[in-house]
Amino acid sequence: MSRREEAKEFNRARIRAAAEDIIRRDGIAQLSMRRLAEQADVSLRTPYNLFGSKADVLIALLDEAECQLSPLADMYPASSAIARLLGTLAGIETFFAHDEEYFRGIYAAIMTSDHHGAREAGVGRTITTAQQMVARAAAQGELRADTDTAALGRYCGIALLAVLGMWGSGFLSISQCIAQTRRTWLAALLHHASEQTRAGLLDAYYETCGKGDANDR
Amino acid sequence: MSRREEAKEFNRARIRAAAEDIIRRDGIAQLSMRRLAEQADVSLRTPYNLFGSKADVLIALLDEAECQLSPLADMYPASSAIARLLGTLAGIETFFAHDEEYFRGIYAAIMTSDHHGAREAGVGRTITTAQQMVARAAAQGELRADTDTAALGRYCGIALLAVLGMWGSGFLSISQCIAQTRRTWLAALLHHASEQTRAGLLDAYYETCGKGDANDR
DNA sequence: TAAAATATTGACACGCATTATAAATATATT
DNA sequence: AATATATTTATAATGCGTGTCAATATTTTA
Repeated sequence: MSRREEAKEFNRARIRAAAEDIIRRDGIAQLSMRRLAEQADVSLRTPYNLFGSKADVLIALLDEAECQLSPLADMYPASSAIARLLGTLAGIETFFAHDEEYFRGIYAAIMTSDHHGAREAGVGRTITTAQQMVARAAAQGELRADTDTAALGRYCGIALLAVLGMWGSGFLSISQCIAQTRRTWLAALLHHASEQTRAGLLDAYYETCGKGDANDR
Repeated sequence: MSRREEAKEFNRARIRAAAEDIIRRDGIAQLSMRRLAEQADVSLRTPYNLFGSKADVLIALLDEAECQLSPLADMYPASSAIARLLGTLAGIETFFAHDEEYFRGIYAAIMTSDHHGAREAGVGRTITTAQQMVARAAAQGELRADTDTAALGRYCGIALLAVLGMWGSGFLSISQCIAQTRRTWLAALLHHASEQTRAGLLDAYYETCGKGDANDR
């Protein structure tokens, strides 16, 4: 990395740190570009040079955190592809829950910005991941062979993203949000489960929404 | 209505009309309070006096339209409570689809505003409606008697609202959005269906996501 | 009809994200 | 060491939603 790039990365880090500090100290509403520049000790223009926009700064903050999120998916024993799917969901909850207000603020700010590009990238990534996981489940015989894994994965990804939006708006806590998604995923997966996985999924479904709430045993 | 109230209502109508005109002509991004005031031929302050905020103007636009939405739910034959649930969904699609970009802009703008009160009211109303419809289905024996209708209705309402958010963000068309919701509703309802409704629901489910995509017959 | 209550207006200000411009400064290349 | 290039800086400007407040117009009340 050239000295020029080093200096840029140093400034980027300072700006990220200042942004995080402001959000943690006074809340996302207090994060303005002027204050950010002042606290990071750079000019107003610099964050625009180095990130692009306010939303891009926040996206960088989220990306930084997601480096810590990825290993979390592996935290749960991937005894099966479907267990891995559900484990990822649990990992998301664990990760966001330990710092819920901080992440909610960032997520909401990104979502309410008119910065379409970055959002679409995140949506695409989530859907692709979901599709891959569903495809693996089918490949391992946990779902019936004729399952349209692309459609089912897309359905699951969208369900997660949609409900995360309600988390960002403050209507659901992250745990409510994950419970809702889990229920949606399980209900859908159950319709495609192969014989040997069906019973286990039913148990998981009961666990999510209560025995009295599901009775198709 | 006193003459004073008449004048206010007249101005309100002019402002609504101007807002609609700007949105239709140049898109929601061009709707600023300054331009709105100019086009409605009132002062910049007047929309604030008469509505409260920009978001309130948009909410008024949506409310105005929703008067036409309500009868749509009755458009579909309510042969059963569940048919009525699904019919309402179809009604929402029909209504928004005939003017998709116009409504999408308004919806997105309201959702991305920090006007929490009105949004919460809308969310509450949707969830309550869903709960009532699910309760009616249970009362008529279409769902098993031990179904937790409050939880299931809430689940369905949130699923709809969450996906509508993705419509507002531009990630889904209204028809994709309704298809996703329909699938979620059907998958959940199927787990609570009584014997005599189960077969019909399965058919509806197939219709939504394709035969190859659901195979638990 | 005079007085009081109320609504609208106008000109202003604030803080916001973002962009433009040009000067100053650091780095890279020759 | 001199030149060329990239980046940051300072400053100002644009347009945005919203707020203040006094002045003015209109309606209601006495």
